[in-house]
Amino acid sequence: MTKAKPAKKSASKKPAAKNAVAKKSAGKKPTAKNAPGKKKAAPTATTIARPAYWLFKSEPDVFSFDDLKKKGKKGEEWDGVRNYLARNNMRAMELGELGFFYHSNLGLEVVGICEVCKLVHPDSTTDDERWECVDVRAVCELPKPVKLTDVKANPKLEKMSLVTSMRLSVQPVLANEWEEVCRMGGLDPKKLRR
DNA sequence: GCCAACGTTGGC
DNA sequence: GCCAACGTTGGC
Repeated sequence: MTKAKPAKKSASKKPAAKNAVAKKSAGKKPTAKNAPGKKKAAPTATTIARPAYWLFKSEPDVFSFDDLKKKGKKGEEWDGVRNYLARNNMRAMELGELGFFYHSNLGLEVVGICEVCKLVHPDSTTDDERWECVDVRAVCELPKPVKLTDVKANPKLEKMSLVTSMRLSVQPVLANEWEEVCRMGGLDPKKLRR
């Protein structure tokens, strides 16, 4: 199942030889708060507040939240991502972290909550070593889907990646944004944490 | 179907 | 290493 369209094309296009690029982008993650005197520097994910929240985009006619629900506990590989930022976000994910499931193109709304159920691993849809992905499984639907227009209309969400980086297919979500979107969707975020 | 935003590529 | 050309995403 390929969640992201760009997938196949870019994959076949590139000779596998350039994981140098991947390594580089991976290594440059620790930009922000890695002040000199700081104690432990985690190998990859660095200084993200935990738990972190995420947002996964999918075109519902390709792979919808219902499709994910049908995969059950085992979930599904979030393959097909061919963008370094999106991949780096997946590298930063930890087991059990939650994410929104957003329907792009057709729904234009956040429809559900999913959970990281397998840490980052090679994307099975390509042998290009640069591309990795996590597995996710459905947690629950939002009682009331949250439309993109509602997100954009909410001043509390003006910094949300969904608004500012529309084209990023796997995005980080801040805790306050997470709570706000849950609230808008009719979900009590406190009831989600297991 | 259009087009703005933006990531990637490739020439220099 | 810069930057213009190109290709793709994704809302409208």
